[in-house]
Amino acid sequence: MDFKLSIANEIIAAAERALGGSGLLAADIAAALEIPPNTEMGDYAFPCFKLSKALHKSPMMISDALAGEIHADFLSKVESVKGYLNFFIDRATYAEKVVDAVLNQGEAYGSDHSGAGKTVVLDYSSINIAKRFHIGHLSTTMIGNSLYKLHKFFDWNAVGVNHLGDWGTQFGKMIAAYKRWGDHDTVAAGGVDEMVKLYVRFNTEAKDNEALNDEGRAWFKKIEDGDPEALEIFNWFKSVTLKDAERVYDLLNVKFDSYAGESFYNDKMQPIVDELKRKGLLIEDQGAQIVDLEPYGMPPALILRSDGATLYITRDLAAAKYRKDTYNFDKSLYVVAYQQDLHFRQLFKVLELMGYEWYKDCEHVAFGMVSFEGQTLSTREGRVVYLEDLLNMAIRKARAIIDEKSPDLENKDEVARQVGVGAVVFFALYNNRIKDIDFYWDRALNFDGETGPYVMYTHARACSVLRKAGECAAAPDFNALTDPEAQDVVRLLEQYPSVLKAALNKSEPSMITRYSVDLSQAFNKFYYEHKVMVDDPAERAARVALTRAVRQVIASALNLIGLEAPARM
RNA sequence: GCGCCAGUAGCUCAGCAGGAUAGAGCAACGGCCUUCUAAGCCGUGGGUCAGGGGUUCGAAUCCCUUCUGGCGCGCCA
Repeated sequence: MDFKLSIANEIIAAAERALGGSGLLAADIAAALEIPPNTEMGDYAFPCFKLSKALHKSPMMISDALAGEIHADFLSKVESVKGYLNFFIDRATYAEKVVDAVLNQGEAYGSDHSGAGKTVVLDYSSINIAKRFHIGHLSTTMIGNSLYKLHKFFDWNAVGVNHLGDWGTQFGKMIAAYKRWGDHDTVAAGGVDEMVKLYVRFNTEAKDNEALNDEGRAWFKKIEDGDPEALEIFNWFKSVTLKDAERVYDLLNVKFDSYAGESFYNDKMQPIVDELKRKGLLIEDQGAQIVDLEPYGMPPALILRSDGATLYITRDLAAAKYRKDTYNFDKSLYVVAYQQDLHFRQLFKVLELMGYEWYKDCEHVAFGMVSFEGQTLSTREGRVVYLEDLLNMAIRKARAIIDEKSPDLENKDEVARQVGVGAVVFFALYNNRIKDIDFYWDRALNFDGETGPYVMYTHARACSVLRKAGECAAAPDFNALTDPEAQDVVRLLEQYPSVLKAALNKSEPSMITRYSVDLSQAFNKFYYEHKVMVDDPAERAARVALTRAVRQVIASALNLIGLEAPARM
């Protein structure tokens, strides 16, 4: 039952009778309905100010007139207060309709098929070869992962792309360093750390040895030209890096459909350059080939360097076109830090100038910077936190708490992993994505208050109640859910679908994270105030049903932000 | 200099397609486990929503402006 629409219809009918019509459609009125600041003002409110002008009557008069005209079974009361029309839904009906909807729709509750037949491409995580995964990569990875799941939940066909940073002269330098000082077994055993060491040594020694840089450039040229030895080493570096990253992706439970990175577009850029030229967009400036964006208030887009080499935006143009040609997307999201805002505005503008109407379907999902204890991350100065270390630290902490509080738990290691990783991921998805994150160990590893472990704990608590309650034979008496605490829970359950829709439209997973906290708080209050397993079977059945609905929605919300929901912890 | 973004409690932040008395968590202090998981619940204190102007019946929310901070602005990605 859609309460908003039902109320809107009541308002329209009442307006016909009392005022000769409102001139508004039910959908408009439903959209104008609000949730009052507190429950003493009802469950829904209609501000009559909006009708005031059209009807040439004061808001108070309108709401008074309408209030007297509305009588519906599902409403227990309609009040006119200071120009607001306040609707009180019959509490037992409210609880029954909402809880039934949650339990009947099961896992699908909150979703719809609005994405059916549509495709979204998501570019996220996009790690660099020969670098270690650190906390700066957490936002893109988990925001992207969540949006991927969210789109799928709404029946979209989703394509997750890890746009690997696997191109550039640094890889020539790495090969040069490897040929000089490295050996296969050391790198194979040491992984990315060993590759980074080689790279650092190369840069140190190259400072007063220009010949070394030439050597690096030469090796990169070999990669470009498809030299077998160069390619073999390069691809091996790549697979070592991906194997390292795979451990982190496994912990986070993140997957991709494509790893087509920068090198993949190597042979796809010339056609783009030709096309730009053909369309008269490319002009020469200071020796470089650019697209002039001055009329749009932006600096020019550099397509080719003066030495003819391609650039970042050249590759992204090729990638955008490839993705359109390959997946025929309806939406293309780039989950990339806000520093690259200008780059994406330029990219989308050039696509528009090329005549691709689908530039409108491209969106930069920007997120804030990560700093570490007040300072920017710096590998060189040791101000860096590797994601794997952070996750393992969180898992160890979770394990210690389990040992203390639940010594009899069977799968301690599994739950420690779920809770520890969950705490970190939840922390990353807790605020609006545009907010900068200043990383402090104690905050990221906090398990109290508005945190992942708190929500997971609430879920486990609900599971525990349900285990003890067993099956309820009796039909639930929803009059048992008319108290304020249960009603708050019901109201939140009802809001879940609209929260998800907003999160989808705004590409904002934090809305789901916040919601999971709100629902947990409401349920914990309910849990404290009311015993679920009371003697009366019908009353008990109602509270069990509510608990079951809460458990299900928390699990659903956690899943959509990429967390698991252990049944015990 | 130009552009993008942000500024709400001591700290971290919700709320911002305008709506009724601006909400959480953390930190501090004080309560609640012989009842379903105390990783929990309850209570206390804490605010010029950066400043100013405007639009509106109504502004933390929209517009203008100033200030503060972050990021970006041709041959890196």
